[in-house]
Amino acid sequence: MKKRTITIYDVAKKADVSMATVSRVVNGTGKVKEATRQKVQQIIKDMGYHPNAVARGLASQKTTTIGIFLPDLNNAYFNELAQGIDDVSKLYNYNIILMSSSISHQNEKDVLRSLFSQQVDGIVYMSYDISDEVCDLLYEKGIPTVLAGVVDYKRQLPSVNIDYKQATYDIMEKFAEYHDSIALVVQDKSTNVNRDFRCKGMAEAAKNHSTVQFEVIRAGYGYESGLAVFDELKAKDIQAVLTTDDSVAIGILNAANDRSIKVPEELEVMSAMNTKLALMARPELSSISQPLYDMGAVAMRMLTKLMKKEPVQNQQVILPHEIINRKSTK
Amino acid sequence: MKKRTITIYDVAKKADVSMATVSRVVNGTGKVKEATRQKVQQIIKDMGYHPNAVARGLASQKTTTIGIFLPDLNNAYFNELAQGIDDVSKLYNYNIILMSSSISHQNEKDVLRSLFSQQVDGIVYMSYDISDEVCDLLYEKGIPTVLAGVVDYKRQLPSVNIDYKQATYDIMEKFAEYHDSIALVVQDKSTNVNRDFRCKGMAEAAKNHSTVQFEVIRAGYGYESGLAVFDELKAKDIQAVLTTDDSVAIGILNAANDRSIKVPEELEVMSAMNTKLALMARPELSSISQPLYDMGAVAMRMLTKLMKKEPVQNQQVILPHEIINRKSTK
DNA sequence: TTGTAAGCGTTATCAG
DNA sequence: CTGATAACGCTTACAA
Repeated sequence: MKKRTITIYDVAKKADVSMATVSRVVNGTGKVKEATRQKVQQIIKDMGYHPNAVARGLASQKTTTIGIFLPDLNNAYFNELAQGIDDVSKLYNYNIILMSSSISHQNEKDVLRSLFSQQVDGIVYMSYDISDEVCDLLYEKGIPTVLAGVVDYKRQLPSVNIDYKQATYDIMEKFAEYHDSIALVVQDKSTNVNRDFRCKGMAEAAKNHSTVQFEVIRAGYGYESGLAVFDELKAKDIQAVLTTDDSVAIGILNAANDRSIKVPEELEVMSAMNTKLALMARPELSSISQPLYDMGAVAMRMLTKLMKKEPVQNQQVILPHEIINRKSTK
Repeated sequence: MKKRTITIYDVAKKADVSMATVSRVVNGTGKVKEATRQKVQQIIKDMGYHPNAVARGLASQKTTTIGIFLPDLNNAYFNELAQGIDDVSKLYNYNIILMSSSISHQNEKDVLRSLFSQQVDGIVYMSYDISDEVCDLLYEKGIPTVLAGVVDYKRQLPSVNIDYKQATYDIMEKFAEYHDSIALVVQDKSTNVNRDFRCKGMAEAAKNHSTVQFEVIRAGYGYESGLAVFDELKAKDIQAVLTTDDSVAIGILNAANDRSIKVPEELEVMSAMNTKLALMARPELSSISQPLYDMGAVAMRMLTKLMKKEPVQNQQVILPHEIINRKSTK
């Protein structure tokens, strides 16, 4: 079978018009007489013509493709964000090129460059954190970019977040009312901007409660890390703990359960993501609710504006968060 | 800032060679004198030249991009598959275009066509099921395609799976030893090939145990559906249940727990996905272990061969499954 | 309203 | 080993 691809030229010839006209009806740009439009459309259907997005991208210098960058494909937090991005991108007919840095932690910059060479029209960048280098690269390149769930100190790049510092502060204040030994479990990576905000929130609360002991405990990512960090929690006699990651919290929950330590009576546990895992946990996990889906959706919507060079008033969007009290806190 | 893009032509001019030569050193194709190679490479670095993948795609008729099709971005099952695909695709330097059909359930075909027009070199198709129409479209188009976690009756498309029928049969046999009322919870969609295999597995087991009652119960997707289906289970006095989806199983687990029904003493629960959720559940969820990551990885590896037109001996790969007995079964 | 033709940035086929 | 030059399939001024 000689599946020679059907080009715009084939359609033009058959319809006895020029390529330009076919292009016009396909894209709905410019004036075309209704009769010709109909004829061309019919022929397009008959021949089963589908425009070649690659050629189009080259000619128009637009790919209607956005790159989405995330560290991990198999992670409830990023998945919910991605879902929001995906749904909105569909609305605007953008395609998505996925770039995960999972294997290549060291070379995020290379991953980004590969995104550039794919000529994406825009980028949504998600991560646990963002390095200044990456920020600079993104910024210099001049491709519209929105950060989702990360902020950069320099505040140069548009971003969508919640107020991590305030959220942490609120929880810590609440914990401090009833306990005198409180922990914040953070992920252990060299530079983590959100983590810094969280620590600041805690520090601020600490100022108000000189008799209370506040601990920052570093853990890895994921469920296993939660399991692992539990002993440290007990050794330090922690009575209430706030984690970033839901999986980590569930690890703590389960470790407690396995050792017959009552949650929330003996240990209060709260997380800061509120992915759908929180509901599946037993006891149900209390959580700072980050509106992840919305954050993704808002980020993508902002990106579309940026790509169309529409003015965007507020480029540092802070979405409201909530404290969801379920069964893992009193 | 006039960020005019640097082309191969710019490099050629500066290096005082032809575009062809630059192209050769960039792609490592053909012979180039070591001296010129070095010079060109230096200039490439100096100018910060990066090849334009779109132009390259048009010229070479290859995009080194594969499309991955999945119904839902925020789903542990597909995410683990996708992770396997992603990691292997990195190894082979393929980029990934993601197409989820989440919003547009009705028009999977349109989604696929949009993948075609992106000129992807290959496709990995994942889904709860696959319709004959989609199969045909994929087949006719002639783009190398591998199904992951789905099989099509016609057996025309390469695929990677486990033996769903056998797995179900094994569980059912085991359940039938101790119980006289057993359920298989399946997802309710009009055509679901894997479901059919599962039902067949059950039917086969049923033949061996005339005194045992086997029920097929239809539920929706996700955690909530598990919660919801619990009452039906109790109404029918089910003593052991096998679900497809982990989330559904966890819903059942939690519903049982919330009503003080002991698992596994009063109800045995097993799922058929073994995503990482299984470990987080309490009691830990017993499960048929589908090697999801491996399935994704194998599918992607097979796809690379198909794309290179290398012969692939077995195009219907069945990976081994295991029964993982945790705390939700006796 | 429609057609012509010049790109878009590469690759690839020939000659040299 | 290297250089012209014709594709690749489409968009987009510019003409008509």
